[in-house]
Amino acid sequence: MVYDFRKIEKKWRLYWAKNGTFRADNISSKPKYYVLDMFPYPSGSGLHVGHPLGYIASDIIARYKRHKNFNVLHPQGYDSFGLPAEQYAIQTGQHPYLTTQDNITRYRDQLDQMGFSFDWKREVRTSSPDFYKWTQWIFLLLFDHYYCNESNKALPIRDLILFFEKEGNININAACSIGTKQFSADQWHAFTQDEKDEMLLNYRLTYLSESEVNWCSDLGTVLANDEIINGVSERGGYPIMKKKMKQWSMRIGAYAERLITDLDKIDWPEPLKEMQRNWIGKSVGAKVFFQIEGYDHKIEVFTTRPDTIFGVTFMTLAPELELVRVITHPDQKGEVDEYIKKTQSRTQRERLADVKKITGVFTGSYVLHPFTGERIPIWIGDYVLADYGTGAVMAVPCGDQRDYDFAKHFNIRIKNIFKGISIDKKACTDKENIIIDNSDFLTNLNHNEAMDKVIDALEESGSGTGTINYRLRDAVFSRQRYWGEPIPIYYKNQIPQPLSLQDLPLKLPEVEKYLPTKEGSPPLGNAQKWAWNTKTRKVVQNKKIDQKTVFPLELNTMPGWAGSSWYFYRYMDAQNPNSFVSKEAIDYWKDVDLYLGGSEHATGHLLYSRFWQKFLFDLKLLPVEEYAKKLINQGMILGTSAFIYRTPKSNSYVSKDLLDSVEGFEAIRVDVNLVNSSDELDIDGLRKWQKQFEFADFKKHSGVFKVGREVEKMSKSKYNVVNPDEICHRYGADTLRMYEMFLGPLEQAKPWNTAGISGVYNFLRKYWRLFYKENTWIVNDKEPSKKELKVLHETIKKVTIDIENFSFNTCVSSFMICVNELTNLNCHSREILTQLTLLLSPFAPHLAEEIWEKLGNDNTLAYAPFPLVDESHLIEKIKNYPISFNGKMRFIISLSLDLDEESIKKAVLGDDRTNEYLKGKIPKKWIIIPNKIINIVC
RNA sequence: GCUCGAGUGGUGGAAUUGGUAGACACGUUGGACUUAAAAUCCAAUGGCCAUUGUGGCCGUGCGGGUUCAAGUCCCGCCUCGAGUACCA
Repeated sequence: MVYDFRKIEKKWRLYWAKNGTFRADNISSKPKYYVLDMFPYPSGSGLHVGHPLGYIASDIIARYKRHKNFNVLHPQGYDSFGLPAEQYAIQTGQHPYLTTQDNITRYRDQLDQMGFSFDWKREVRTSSPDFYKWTQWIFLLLFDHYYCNESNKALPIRDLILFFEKEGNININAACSIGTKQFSADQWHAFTQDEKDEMLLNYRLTYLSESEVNWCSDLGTVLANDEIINGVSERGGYPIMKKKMKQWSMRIGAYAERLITDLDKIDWPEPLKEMQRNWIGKSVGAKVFFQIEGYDHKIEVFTTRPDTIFGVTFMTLAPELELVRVITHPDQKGEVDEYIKKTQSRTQRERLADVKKITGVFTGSYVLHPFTGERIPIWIGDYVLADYGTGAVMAVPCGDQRDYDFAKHFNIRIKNIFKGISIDKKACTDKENIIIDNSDFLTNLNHNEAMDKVIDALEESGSGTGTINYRLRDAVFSRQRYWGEPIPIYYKNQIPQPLSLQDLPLKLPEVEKYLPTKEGSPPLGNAQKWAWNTKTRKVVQNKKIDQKTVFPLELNTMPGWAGSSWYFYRYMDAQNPNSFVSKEAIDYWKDVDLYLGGSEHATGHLLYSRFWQKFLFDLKLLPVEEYAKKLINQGMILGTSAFIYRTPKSNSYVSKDLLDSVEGFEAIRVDVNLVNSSDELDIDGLRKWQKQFEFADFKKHSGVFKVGREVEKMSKSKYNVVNPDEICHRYGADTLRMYEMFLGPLEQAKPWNTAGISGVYNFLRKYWRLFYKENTWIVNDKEPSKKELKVLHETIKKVTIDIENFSFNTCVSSFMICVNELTNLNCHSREILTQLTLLLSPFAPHLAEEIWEKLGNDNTLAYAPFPLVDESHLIEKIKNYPISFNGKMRFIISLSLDLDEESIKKAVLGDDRTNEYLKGKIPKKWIIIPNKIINIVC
């Protein structure tokens, strides 16, 4: 009998589906284990071989944990709102719902094919109203809360109102928007309702504000900072401009400190945590106020170096700042206006590109130094960013290189405040080895002393305070798109008003066109029915707005990260119509034990979801402050693109080995599926593939035409996509699963290379031959020999440790060694093979189930106990050794199963590694530490 | 520029965390079986030298150091990759 993987895999796929083998229960006496994958966006091109890498790894863990008697939650779903489906809709008119539906069907087929043990009863889709109802609900909760810096958590807005009624906002310590005006209790009472609502927006955790946003005109929408790479959009690479727009934002900045400190509580990859820390960008320093000469106004700056305050020789403001227009001296107005105009018209990319070019202009006004009273000129310059700190800096050219360059360029005075340090060539940015000079009461102090003293002095004189600043900016939450969650808000007198839970879900309206309206409103502006009747609490026709009861609804939708910020809780109770997740479900499952996904989400999804988690935790809706205890980043699988080389101005191509003979050749990408594993091109296939090659001329070398190779990201446009369906068809899912694990360490990025797959395939067939010779079942009931047991138990030990450490590539090697050795020993013992099958089942589940059944078991092997190595006799042996430690020599002996005291001594004496130094110095007393391997220290 | 991470055969990668470097697999070469091919099995496979025989020397990006012992630890370089970028 041959290993017929097609038959076997089909059989078990059906069996698992029919019997609901992997359904998880919310009530169980077993300990729980929650293994989560980052859910995919179902794109039109289907899965490629890179996608399943993480799913295979998590599936191995899920199956392993089931063997270890855990109640395992291992769900899957779809992040199904998104740009591509919408752009397809714009081009073809097909509703994004249908596109998404088709893609999901395709994804599901592909996922099923690979034998994942998902509990599909718990599937979620972010674009389903049953799901986004709760996304909208969380939005409303955010709208209804503010962040109290005193108790360090989110509190209801009604508490804030009570506070305002008593004392106004002067003494409140809460997160609020920059520039929020102060008012007293009396003033609060005098406000109209609209004015109150408007004021409250400055405090709500999600708020509407006019702010500078990243506008991408090619995509027709705004983008968040993490959606921009190198000044262009992550999707499509289009230019980004700064633009003022009224937008919803999330006050994630309120949680900055907790997002940093709680990183210490979770077992996530250190590089990823570091990325989050950098992104949040905490810096400690001081706020300083500078009085503007001739105005009743102060400029507030943030600085990390208040100790250098006596070195200030000018101020620089960001050109975007409102204040600039106010304080500009009439004489300078023309120049300033022109400069502002120039900076506004530049895209972010252009601005980044000429970072080195120093530009700026003098405003003609001055501030007064808080300690010396000196007149300090105010400049504007675009090296100062409007949205970091206060958009203004106190320039200390002797202590900051950019200030130094600016001063040199415009010939501004540079004052040296560092003792014995020359600043002729460049600024001194060192903090450790300096003594302050020329600085009044700070003279002769070092950095730390000066910091403390100057902050005290600033606070005493009322011209500043010690403070902490974060780079993290509030996240823009509006998107001018159709295919996203509608924001559950309507407008009364242009003031946003929330819907309530009973009104949800606010379903997406039908539109005729998916483009913005003629007036430039987002696509939802095309909807006929899209206004809110506050009496009936229903969506009604836009057209007949009765000013008293019918109000326009919000036209923006939520960004892609909204649904993905909490989806992992919905899996716990996916079909609950009454709550986002029931109390029972959440009390049982609590949090994610293992989360697997790519590190590209470090500053997006993985930060936003932590923010929402903390918010919902503050509201006591969730039991833990961090949702994922452990996270692993699987590395990307890269494609190996193939190139052919065209001789200039011709339709003639040369084989790669002839490349030296061609000058100025042009490399052209061809489909990797037309190239075999020895890099030889299928020329006939190529002629059929694209018209341009139909009559082309191909110069071979020694009878073959070879292509060039290059490793790149796998993508459709690079023609380097390898589809898992074909691999499954040729070798089977079990081979694919094992091969992807065998390819290298999980976390590492690695190029896909089909060449090695036969090794894994041969292994599975070799394994099969332990059970069958020709057509005969050859398993016997003989007592296993010591040697056979040793091989098995060594493998059990190795594989168990490796699975626990997510080192799956070495697991596969261990299996190969084991099977080779059992083959050499001619072992067909039922006992040995039963255990080996269990060991193998997380990796090659279909094959393992088939063998399990053939071995005479009635039930699925999915829940059978994982084999253990019995080490108790070793521990006994070890106990008999006298224990002591003296000296630093150390020997390591791999303890085989039947090693006795004599053998250990012999091993130490006979070890070649014990060189002359040790001969004759055998320790009198030994300490033996039972570990993976036994260390003998003497 | 800053912050991480990585450099091991022809290739992907092992190495019990300081203890025989190159496991396992691919590829290559030779052999067996076959009319032949495929499949399968066996053997060799880091480099250099020596082979009548045991063998010897070098070798984990480069240069130093610690140690009886270094791919692994320390110092200084080089190269590549990732993230971030006028953050005051």
